[in-house]
Amino acid sequence: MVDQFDARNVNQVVDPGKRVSPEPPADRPGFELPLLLFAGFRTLIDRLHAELARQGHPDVRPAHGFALQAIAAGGPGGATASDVGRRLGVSKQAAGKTVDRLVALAYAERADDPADARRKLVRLTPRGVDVLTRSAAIFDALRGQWAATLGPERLAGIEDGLRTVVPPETAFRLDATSWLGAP
Amino acid sequence: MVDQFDARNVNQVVDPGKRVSPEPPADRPGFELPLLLFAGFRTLIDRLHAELARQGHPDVRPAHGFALQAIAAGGPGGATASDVGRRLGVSKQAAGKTVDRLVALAYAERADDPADARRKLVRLTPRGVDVLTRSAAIFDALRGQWAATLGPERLAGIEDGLRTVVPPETAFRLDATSWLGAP
DNA sequence: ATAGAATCGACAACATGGTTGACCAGTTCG
DNA sequence: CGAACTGGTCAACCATGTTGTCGATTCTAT
Repeated sequence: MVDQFDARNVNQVVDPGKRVSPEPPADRPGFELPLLLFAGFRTLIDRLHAELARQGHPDVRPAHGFALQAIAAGGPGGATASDVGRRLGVSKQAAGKTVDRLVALAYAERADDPADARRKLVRLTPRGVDVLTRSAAIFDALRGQWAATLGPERLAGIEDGLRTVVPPETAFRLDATSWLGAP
Repeated sequence: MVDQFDARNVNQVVDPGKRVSPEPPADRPGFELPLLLFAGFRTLIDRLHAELARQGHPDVRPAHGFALQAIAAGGPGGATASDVGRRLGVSKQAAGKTVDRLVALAYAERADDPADARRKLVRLTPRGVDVLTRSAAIFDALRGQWAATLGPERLAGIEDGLRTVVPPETAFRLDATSWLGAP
């Protein structure tokens, strides 16, 4: 994540003499941008989960959603805990604990892999599929609300802008929890 | 956070018959929007902390940054742990622990309040001020990079768009960590 | 003035979700 | 076949949150 940062630009802006931005930072302080992005993200996620709770899924948490996606990404055969861990960018042990939790909540189930006795395949239960299906519908509805407020073009402009400025691998990495944590 | 969600829109979009969005959701799946917002946020935060580490602050974490802001928001006299907790939207106990951490890292210090023997004022150390100053400069530089890539107008459009779609109180709430956690 | 209510900080117990390290059981490969 | 890798699990630990309790202090209202 460090690789794309150009330290020269930092010095250029810290030193008011030579500035990279065509617009003075004082005009729009840079610290607002991450706050707005996070507020937007959190607004969507909070509303998603409020609505999921209303639709019969009061116990699913944002972290679970990411994990469910990672399990579903393993295909119909299921995924192993190690797979999930790799997909989420966490250790296999942490992934195992999260899967335990999802199994306890009846969103996933474990089965032995007939082809490899080491592996335990994790699959979504119908309830797990249901929460993902509902999530997709709710996200579509929320996006529809934003489109109604902003206009479809402005919203598409936000999405396109973010797509161009975010490293593509980063865009769909599912590790939402770990980045705040330890070194 | 639930209050602003209009459940009718959800049903309208779930039911393909009556749709609120002028654009079919299938065109732009709604689930990408939160992912893009989060990816943008994380990109900025990751680069900020990579650069802070390079500039002599390798131990500060995103959560600490929010707490430092909350302390600084208390004004020059300092803030109490309970203040910080309220500002961050967490319990006073949790805020106290975070303050402990910042004190251990030499970013903050505690002092008795001469006017109220119950209170312990938390103030930033010069090191704490330094990390906030550098953070502001780095955020300005990062915003400058985005402005250079997108063009200033498109970036301003993203910011303005998010501002209109995000509930204003939500925009600058500093509680970044708790929303993922427990019920 | 004083009794009762509210607030602050601290301690304890616990949940969650992350980390390492170690280890065993299987599988794969030279 | 044996070495090396891989998957899952156990154990210890850390960071952050949560409740609940409590003593000390301050505020408030009679």
